[in-house]
Amino acid sequence: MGITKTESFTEDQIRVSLIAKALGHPARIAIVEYLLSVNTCICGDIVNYLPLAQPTVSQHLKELKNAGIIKGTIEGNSICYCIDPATMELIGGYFIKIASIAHTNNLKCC
Amino acid sequence: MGITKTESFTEDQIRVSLIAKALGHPARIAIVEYLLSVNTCICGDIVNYLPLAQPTVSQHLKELKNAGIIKGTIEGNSICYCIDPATMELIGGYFIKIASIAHTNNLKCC
DNA sequence: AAACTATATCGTAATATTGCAATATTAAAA
DNA sequence: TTTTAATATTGCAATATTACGATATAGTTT
Repeated sequence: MGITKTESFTEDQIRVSLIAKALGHPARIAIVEYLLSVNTCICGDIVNYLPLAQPTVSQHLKELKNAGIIKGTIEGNSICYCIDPATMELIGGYFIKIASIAHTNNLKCC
Repeated sequence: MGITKTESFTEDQIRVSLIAKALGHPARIAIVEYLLSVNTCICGDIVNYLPLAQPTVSQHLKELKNAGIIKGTIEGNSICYCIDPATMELIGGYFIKIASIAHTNNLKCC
Protein backbone atom coordinates (compact mmCIF):
# COMPACT_ATOMS: atom_id res chain seq x y z
CA MET A 1 0.00 0.00 0.00
CA GLY A 2 3.01 2.30 0.33
CA ILE A 3 1.66 3.31 3.72
CA THR A 4 3.36 2.49 6.98
CA LYS A 5 1.70 1.20 10.15
CA THR A 6 3.42 3.89 12.23
CA GLU A 7 1.07 3.39 15.19
CA SER A 8 2.68 0.02 15.82
CA PHE A 9 6.15 1.36 16.56
CA THR A 10 7.83 3.40 19.27
CA GLU A 11 8.64 7.10 18.94
CA ASP A 12 12.34 6.28 18.94
CA GLN A 13 11.98 3.67 16.23
CA ILE A 14 10.08 6.14 14.06
CA ARG A 15 12.59 8.92 14.74
CA VAL A 16 15.57 6.76 13.84
CA SER A 17 13.87 5.40 10.73
CA LEU A 18 13.00 8.90 9.52
CA ILE A 19 16.62 10.04 9.82
CA ALA A 20 17.85 6.87 8.08
CA LYS A 21 15.25 7.30 5.38
CA ALA A 22 16.40 10.86 4.70
CA LEU A 23 19.95 9.54 4.32
CA GLY A 24 18.69 6.72 2.11
CA HIS A 25 19.29 8.44 -1.20
CA PRO A 26 22.68 8.88 -2.91
CA ALA A 27 21.94 12.51 -3.81
CA ARG A 28 21.31 13.34 -0.16
CA ILE A 29 24.46 11.51 0.92
CA ALA A 30 26.34 13.49 -1.75
CA ILE A 31 24.84 16.72 -0.43
CA VAL A 32 25.89 15.85 3.14
CA GLU A 33 29.42 15.00 1.99
CA TYR A 34 29.63 18.19 -0.04
CA LEU A 35 28.37 20.25 2.89
CA LEU A 36 30.97 18.56 5.06
CA SER A 37 33.77 19.54 2.67
CA VAL A 38 32.72 23.16 2.19
CA ASN A 39 31.37 23.66 5.73
CA THR A 40 28.53 25.91 4.62
CA CYS A 41 26.93 26.59 1.26
CA ILE A 42 23.78 27.81 -0.45
CA CYS A 43 21.37 25.81 -2.57
CA GLY A 44 22.83 27.16 -5.83
CA ASP A 45 26.24 25.75 -5.00
CA ILE A 46 24.76 22.28 -4.78
CA VAL A 47 22.83 22.78 -8.02
CA ASN A 48 26.16 23.59 -9.71
CA TYR A 49 27.86 20.65 -8.03
CA LEU A 50 25.29 17.92 -8.69
CA PRO A 51 23.70 17.02 -12.05
CA LEU A 52 20.24 17.70 -10.66
CA ALA A 53 17.81 20.51 -11.39
CA GLN A 54 17.23 23.28 -8.86
CA PRO A 55 13.75 22.10 -7.75
CA THR A 56 15.13 18.60 -7.19
CA VAL A 57 17.98 19.86 -5.02
CA SER A 58 15.58 22.11 -3.14
CA GLN A 59 13.36 19.12 -2.42
CA HIS A 60 16.30 17.01 -1.18
CA LEU A 61 17.39 19.87 1.08
CA LYS A 62 13.88 20.09 2.47
CA GLU A 63 13.91 16.40 3.39
CA LEU A 64 17.33 16.65 5.03
CA LYS A 65 16.11 19.66 6.97
CA ASN A 66 12.85 17.98 8.04
CA ALA A 67 14.89 15.07 9.38
CA GLY A 68 17.09 17.47 11.33
CA ILE A 69 20.22 16.51 9.42
CA ILE A 70 20.94 20.00 8.15
CA LYS A 71 19.83 23.46 9.19
CA GLY A 72 19.38 26.54 7.07
CA THR A 73 19.79 30.18 7.98
CA ILE A 74 18.36 32.95 5.86
CA GLU A 75 21.07 35.32 4.68
CA GLY A 76 19.68 37.98 2.43
CA ASN A 77 17.97 36.29 -0.49
CA SER A 78 19.89 33.06 -0.13
CA ILE A 79 19.88 30.37 2.55
CA CYS A 80 23.04 29.19 4.24
CA TYR A 81 22.97 25.47 4.93
CA CYS A 82 25.16 23.41 7.22
CA ILE A 83 25.11 20.02 8.91
CA ASP A 84 23.57 19.58 12.36
CA PRO A 85 26.14 17.40 14.15
CA ALA A 86 23.67 16.35 16.86
CA THR A 87 21.45 14.40 14.50
CA MET A 88 24.37 12.69 12.77
CA GLU A 89 25.74 11.80 16.18
CA LEU A 90 22.39 10.41 17.29
CA ILE A 91 22.00 8.14 14.29
CA GLY A 92 25.66 7.16 14.17
CA GLY A 93 25.72 6.36 17.88
CA TYR A 94 22.55 4.34 17.58
CA PHE A 95 23.98 2.14 14.83
CA ILE A 96 27.36 1.81 16.53
CA LYS A 97 25.63 0.66 19.70
CA ILE A 98 23.72 -1.97 17.76
CA ALA A 99 26.92 -3.07 16.06
CA SER A 100 28.65 -3.39 19.40
CA ILE A 101 25.91 -5.48 21.01
CA ALA A 102 25.53 -7.57 17.87
CA HIS A 103 29.26 -8.17 17.82
CA THR A 104 29.28 -9.88 21.22
CA ASN A 105 26.02 -11.68 20.43
CA ASN A 106 27.52 -12.94 17.22
CA LEU A 107 29.76 -15.40 19.03
CA LYS A 108 26.72 -17.64 19.30
CA CYS A 109 25.09 -16.61 16.04
CA CYS A 110 23.62 -19.08 13.56
CA MET B 1 10.08 10.01 -11.68
CA GLY B 2 10.74 7.76 -8.69
CA ILE B 3 13.97 6.75 -10.40
CA THR B 4 17.38 7.70 -9.11
CA LYS B 5 20.31 9.01 -11.15
CA THR B 6 22.67 6.42 -9.64
CA GLU B 7 25.27 6.94 -12.36
CA SER B 8 26.02 10.37 -10.93
CA PHE B 9 27.21 9.14 -7.56
CA THR B 10 30.16 7.21 -6.17
CA GLU B 11 30.03 3.53 -5.25
CA ASP B 12 30.48 4.45 -1.60
CA GLN B 13 27.67 6.98 -1.67
CA ILE B 14 25.35 4.43 -3.21
CA ARG B 15 26.43 1.72 -0.77
CA VAL B 16 25.85 3.93 2.27
CA SER B 17 22.52 5.19 0.94
CA LEU B 18 21.29 1.64 0.31
CA ILE B 19 22.07 0.60 3.88
CA ALA B 20 20.42 3.75 5.25
CA LYS B 21 17.41 3.20 3.02
CA ALA B 22 17.00 -0.34 4.33
CA LEU B 23 17.03 1.06 7.86
CA GLY B 24 14.59 3.80 6.83
CA HIS B 25 11.43 2.02 7.89
CA PRO B 26 10.18 1.62 11.47
CA ALA B 27 9.29 -2.05 10.94
CA ARG B 28 12.85 -2.81 9.87
CA ILE B 29 14.27 -0.86 12.83
CA ALA B 30 11.90 -2.85 15.06
CA ILE B 31 13.12 -6.10 13.47
CA VAL B 32 16.76 -5.13 14.05
CA GLU B 33 16.05 -4.20 17.69
CA TYR B 34 14.14 -7.44 18.21
CA LEU B 35 16.93 -9.46 16.63
CA LEU B 36 19.37 -7.65 18.90
CA SER B 37 17.39 -8.62 22.01
CA VAL B 38 16.88 -12.28 21.12
CA ASN B 39 20.22 -12.72 19.34
CA THR B 40 18.82 -15.08 16.71
CA CYS B 41 15.31 -15.88 15.56
CA ILE B 42 13.24 -17.20 12.70
CA CYS B 43 10.79 -15.32 10.51
CA GLY B 44 7.79 -16.72 12.41
CA ASP B 45 9.01 -15.20 15.67
CA ILE B 46 8.95 -11.76 14.09
CA VAL B 47 5.51 -12.39 12.60
CA ASN B 48 4.29 -13.14 16.13
CA TYR B 49 6.08 -10.11 17.53
CA LEU B 50 5.02 -7.48 14.99
CA PRO B 51 1.48 -6.70 13.82
CA LEU B 52 2.42 -7.45 10.23
CA ALA B 53 1.48 -10.34 7.98
CA GLN B 54 3.99 -13.05 7.16
CA PRO B 55 4.61 -11.95 3.55
CA THR B 56 5.25 -8.40 4.74
CA VAL B 57 7.79 -9.53 7.33
CA SER B 58 9.42 -11.79 4.77
CA GLN B 59 9.77 -8.83 2.40
CA HIS B 60 11.31 -6.63 5.10
CA LEU B 61 13.76 -9.42 5.98
CA LYS B 62 14.72 -9.68 2.32
CA GLU B 63 15.54 -5.98 2.16
CA LEU B 64 17.58 -6.10 5.36
CA LYS B 65 19.44 -9.11 3.95
CA ASN B 66 20.05 -7.46 0.56
CA ALA B 67 21.55 -4.47 2.35
CA GLY B 68 23.84 -6.79 4.33
CA ILE B 69 22.30 -5.78 7.66
CA ILE B 70 21.22 -9.30 8.60
CA LYS B 71 22.19 -12.75 7.44
CA GLY B 72 20.11 -15.90 7.33
CA THR B 73 21.17 -19.51 7.72
CA ILE B 74 18.94 -22.37 6.63
CA GLU B 75 18.18 -24.67 9.56
CA GLY B 76 15.82 -27.44 8.58
CA ASN B 77 12.69 -25.90 7.18
CA SER B 78 13.21 -22.59 8.94
CA ILE B 79 15.80 -19.84 8.51
CA CYS B 80 17.85 -18.51 11.40
CA TYR B 81 18.42 -14.78 11.15
CA CYS B 82 20.92 -12.61 12.97
CA ILE B 83 22.51 -9.16 12.64
CA ASP B 84 25.72 -8.70 10.68
CA PRO B 85 27.76 -6.41 12.95
CA ALA B 86 30.11 -5.37 10.12
CA THR B 87 27.43 -3.53 8.18
CA MET B 88 26.04 -1.79 11.25
CA GLU B 89 29.57 -0.79 12.17
CA LEU B 90 30.22 0.54 8.67
CA ILE B 91 27.13 2.74 8.61
CA GLY B 92 27.46 3.80 12.24
CA GLY B 93 31.11 4.68 11.79
CA TYR B 94 30.36 6.61 8.64
CA PHE B 95 27.76 8.80 10.37
CA ILE B 96 29.85 9.25 13.50
CA LYS B 97 32.75 10.40 11.35
CA ILE B 98 30.53 12.94 9.63
CA ALA B 99 29.21 14.09 13.00
CA SER B 100 32.74 14.53 14.30
CA ILE B 101 33.94 16.58 11.32
CA ALA B 102 30.72 18.59 11.29
CA HIS B 103 31.13 19.27 14.99
CA THR B 104 34.46 21.04 14.52
CA ASN B 105 33.20 22.76 11.35
CA ASN B 106 30.18 23.99 13.23
CA LEU B 107 32.20 26.52 15.18
CA LYS B 108 32.04 28.70 12.09
CA CYS B 109 28.62 27.56 10.90
CA CYS B 110 25.93 29.92 9.70
C1' DA C 1 3.28 -40.67 0.84
C1' DA C 2 0.21 -37.36 3.27
C1' DA C 3 -0.15 -33.80 6.41
C1' DC C 4 2.11 -30.17 8.60
C1' DT C 5 5.34 -26.27 9.21
C1' DA C 6 8.11 -22.39 7.74
C1' DT C 7 9.20 -19.23 4.42
C1' DA C 8 9.26 -17.20 -0.16
C1' DT C 9 7.04 -15.45 -4.26
C1' DC C 10 3.25 -13.58 -7.10
C1' DG C 11 -0.19 -10.37 -8.01
C1' DT C 12 -2.24 -6.28 -6.94
C1' DA C 13 -4.16 -2.03 -4.67
C1' DA C 14 -2.91 2.08 -2.20
C1' DT C 15 0.43 5.29 -1.49
C1' DA C 16 5.11 7.48 -1.67
C1' DT C 17 9.21 9.04 -4.03
C1' DT C 18 11.93 11.10 -7.64
C1' DG C 19 12.78 14.47 -11.01
C1' DC C 20 11.82 18.49 -13.50
C1' DA C 21 9.35 22.38 -16.13
C1' DA C 22 6.73 26.15 -14.98
C1' DT C 23 5.76 29.42 -11.76
C1' DA C 24 5.65 31.84 -7.32
C1' DT C 25 8.07 34.18 -3.65
C1' DT C 26 11.36 37.04 -1.54
C1' DA C 27 15.29 39.93 -1.20
C1' DA C 28 19.07 42.52 -3.37
C1' DA C 29 20.69 45.58 -7.00
C1' DA C 30 20.34 48.87 -10.56
C1' DT D 1 10.51 50.55 -9.11
C1' DT D 2 12.02 47.47 -12.53
C1' DT D 3 15.30 43.96 -13.04
C1' DT D 4 18.04 40.38 -11.33
C1' DA D 5 19.11 36.55 -8.20
C1' DA D 6 18.12 32.72 -5.07
C1' DT D 7 15.06 29.56 -3.48
C1' DA D 8 10.53 27.41 -2.77
C1' DT D 9 6.19 25.55 -4.45
C1' DT D 10 3.05 23.44 -7.74
C1' DG D 11 1.74 20.01 -10.88
C1' DC D 12 2.64 16.01 -13.12
C1' DA D 13 4.65 11.67 -15.18
C1' DA D 14 7.42 7.64 -14.17
C1' DT D 15 8.67 4.58 -10.91
C1' DA D 16 9.18 2.57 -6.19
C1' DT D 17 7.42 1.06 -1.77
C1' DT D 18 4.26 -1.05 1.45
C1' DA D 19 1.06 -4.40 2.74
C1' DC D 20 -1.32 -8.59 2.25
C1' DG D 21 -4.20 -12.60 0.26
C1' DA D 22 -3.30 -16.42 -2.41
C1' DT D 23 -0.17 -19.66 -3.68
C1' DA D 24 4.28 -21.97 -4.32
C1' DT D 25 8.30 -24.25 -2.37
C1' DA D 26 10.86 -27.04 0.66
C1' DG D 27 11.86 -29.48 4.76
C1' DT D 28 9.72 -32.25 8.77
C1' DT D 29 6.82 -35.36 10.89
C1' DT D 30 3.67 -39.03 11.15
